[in-house]
Amino acid sequence: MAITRAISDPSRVRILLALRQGELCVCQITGLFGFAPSTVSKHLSILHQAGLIQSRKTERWVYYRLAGKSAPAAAREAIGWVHKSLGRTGEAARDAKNLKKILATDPAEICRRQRC
Amino acid sequence: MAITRAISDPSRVRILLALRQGELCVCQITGLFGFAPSTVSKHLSILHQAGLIQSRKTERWVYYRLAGKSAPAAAREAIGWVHKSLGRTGEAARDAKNLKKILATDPAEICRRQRC
DNA sequence: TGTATATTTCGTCAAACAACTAAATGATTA
DNA sequence: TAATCATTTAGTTGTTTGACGAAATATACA
Repeated sequence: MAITRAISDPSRVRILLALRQGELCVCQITGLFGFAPSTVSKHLSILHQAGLIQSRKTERWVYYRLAGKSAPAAAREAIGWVHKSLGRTGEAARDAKNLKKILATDPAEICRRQRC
Repeated sequence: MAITRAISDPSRVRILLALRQGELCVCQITGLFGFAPSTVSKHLSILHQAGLIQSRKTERWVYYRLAGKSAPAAAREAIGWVHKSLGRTGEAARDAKNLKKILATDPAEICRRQRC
């Protein structure tokens, strides 16, 4: 049930879709959505608790990525369903486009820009 | 997103699991859960709007069943995930056990008993 | 036709939730 | 050591949600 609750929020689904491109740090997701860092952090915490994403801390940044082979089948299959069934919307395409711009920028500059 | 919202509530998941046994009328589900009929009706409405269940009206009763072949793939796959990933809990087993008793009783008597 | 009966709709209330700001934490750099 | 930076935690606020009871709808029966 932690999984169903986690994917019931549109912003968290957007995060799961964005992470298809690879791992992202908190400030990159913040830059993508325009939410406050604390809001993004909370969403990531819920996704993490549901076993849908994993994290890696390096230098100043925490990177989040989709749960891999080590994750329970229920989580992996939920991720697959989200990508397949919710990944073709206009919003997803728009996010992917904006994400490209963000990925072309150094994370440090993104953080400086949003003063996070 | 209607699907993710629909399966984010534990009671609605319980309904989807109960419907594995076959179609059920509103008063049978009401008897299984102990909720007010209006509460069950609302849950069924949300599941129906998400395309996860279908309904059939006959005589005085409305029977609900899991969405079949005609339903969109996203809905059918969500149902499959729910059954596979959430159908093995103790609560699901308890519900299935209680449901057997309810199925052994005439729907009319169930309704009379709960004055619905 | 009138009266049950089964379900749905409406209105209300308390609990849960997502967003924010501000403060705390933890790690790096001067 | 002090300062800065990225993230998290705490606390607040407005909105959504799930529960109920009462009224409305629709169907069957007397």
